[in-house]
Amino acid sequence: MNNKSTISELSRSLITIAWYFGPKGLDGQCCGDITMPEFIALDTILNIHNCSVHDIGIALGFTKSGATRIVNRLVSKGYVRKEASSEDGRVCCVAITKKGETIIKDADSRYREKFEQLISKMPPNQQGNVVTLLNSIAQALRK
Amino acid sequence: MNNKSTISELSRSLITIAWYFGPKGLDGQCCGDITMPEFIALDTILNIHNCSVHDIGIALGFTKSGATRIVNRLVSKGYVRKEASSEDGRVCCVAITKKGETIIKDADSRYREKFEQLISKMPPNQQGNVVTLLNSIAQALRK
DNA sequence: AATAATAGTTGACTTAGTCAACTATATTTT
DNA sequence: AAAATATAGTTGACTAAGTCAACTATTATT
Repeated sequence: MNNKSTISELSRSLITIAWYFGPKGLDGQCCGDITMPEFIALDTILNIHNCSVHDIGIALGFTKSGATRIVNRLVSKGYVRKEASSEDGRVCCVAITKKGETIIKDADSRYREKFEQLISKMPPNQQGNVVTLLNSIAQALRK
Repeated sequence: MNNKSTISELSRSLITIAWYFGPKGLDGQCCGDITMPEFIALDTILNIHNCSVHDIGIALGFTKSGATRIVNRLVSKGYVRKEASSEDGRVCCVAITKKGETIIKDADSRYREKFEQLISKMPPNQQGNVVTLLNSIAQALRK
């Protein structure tokens, strides 16, 4: 560490965490053959009833064409299917398939495993709060 | 929240945080005109004495050609310059410019500002530990 | 001196997003 | 009820940013 650095430890920590658990993290093996945005899309589908393509775009901060494309990728991988909404003819509902549920369970356990490894490297007196705190950070971010 | 979900709250929190502070986060405005990997590259340069293109590749988990390209982008934006190493003729040292130092200071303060906003949305009794804990998570990740 | 290893670059390619123009349906206004 | 507007989604053309493989140049090993 040299002191020419102009970045605060806080920013550096945030970036380290974001990078590690983010798209390029987990040795590129975060989620089997799905990318991180695809993972988030699947999560969105699980959490929104009759999730539309539009909803996915919002969750990811993508344009609507970007949303269309990510959904189409998930369809071609067999993780979701599209169905016309019965309530609104414009809307395309996206539903997860069995295969999609499997892959997401898989990704989840990989995340948890990586997290265990992380925890084990932290000072024992700090290990207790980590999960609670991460959850409450995430909750604050969603507000 | 519906209970069809198969993703644990922990994984979801990690993803939320990674996505928010990651490449697409901070409203796409995380770092002025630099991307997140570019930010990490700059940070790497600040922290490694006589930083090579190779070092940057390692820090980012990119191939060497990817490293070349990210450095070239930073050069063309005026944030770094390349200089031949005096010790090893194969090595290309990457040094930050004044303009590079400015942009990184800028990005840093944007991160801190966003973090302040985050903190203010968290329950007061949890606010105290956050910074310490994030730092120690990042530290564990770097091990 | 020959061989192997390392650092970096480049061309061809792929992936994953954007924008703008488009279709189809639903909602609002007059 | 008709016209105008808004919303949902798709598509073609494009761009950004990475990979791989082949290459050059230098250094280290045998």
